[in-house]
Amino acid sequence: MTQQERSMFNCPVEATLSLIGGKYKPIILWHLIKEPLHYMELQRLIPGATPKMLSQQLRGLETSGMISREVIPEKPPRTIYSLTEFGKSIIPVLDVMCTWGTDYLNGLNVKTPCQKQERG
Amino acid sequence: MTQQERSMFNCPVEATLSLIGGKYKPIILWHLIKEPLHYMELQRLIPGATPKMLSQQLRGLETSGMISREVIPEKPPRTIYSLTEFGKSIIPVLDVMCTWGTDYLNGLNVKTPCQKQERG
DNA sequence: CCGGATCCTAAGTGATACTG
DNA sequence: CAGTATCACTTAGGATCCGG
Repeated sequence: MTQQERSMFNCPVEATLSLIGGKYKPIILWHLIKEPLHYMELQRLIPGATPKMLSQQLRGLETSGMISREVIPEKPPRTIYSLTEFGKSIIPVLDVMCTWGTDYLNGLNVKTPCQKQERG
Repeated sequence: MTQQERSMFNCPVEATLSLIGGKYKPIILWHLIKEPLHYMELQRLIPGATPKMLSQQLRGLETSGMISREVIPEKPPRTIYSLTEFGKSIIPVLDVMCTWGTDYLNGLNVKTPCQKQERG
């Protein structure tokens, strides 16, 4: 069983990475810190992600309990994503990784769409 | 060119993940925090990694400047790996990730070979 | 002892088109 | 609007053998 192997982490760091290691997971969580967002809003905020990838990553985050998904039954239907309490608990981790990554990228003189200051 | 795309991070967090995201990279760094180690010692500390994987991950860490590699010209030859200053700079990041991951795994009642207390 | 070379599988990712 | 289906591609990761 592959699930067994996924539980065989060498260290807790790997467990953390298994939850936020996806291609767009950090940036999704990052955007949701400030406020809950609709699928379309996330799509607009993360242009590089195709609908499939966005859904996939959102589904993964939902499965791991980091975000919640609420469907608003209206026309047209909309879905809103927000951080759970568990999801909020990982903010400090993202924060530290973002700070370190920013310093690292500054050293390389590289910019990214989402920088630290966006958190406010 | 793929290298271009790899520089197109959505956020600094991804940049951080690109350096420590490998399968055995966190655990390698973790072990090197306390002291420089020989290849064989790392091999013993990380039984799950095959020689190829260990070399591969070490090479990756060396390329990104996080560890340094020194060959001791003796019979039999030995190689010693140690953290660079740059590598040491990421310790706090690993520390936070480890702490969070430990709490997470405790909630799941799961253990890993390398826990927080091993850092001393 | 250290690790490169080769081959292979599985997972992650991407593009496009399509549906409720 | 909010996804799903399908196919193709890339990469990470693993097994095994071989060389310095």
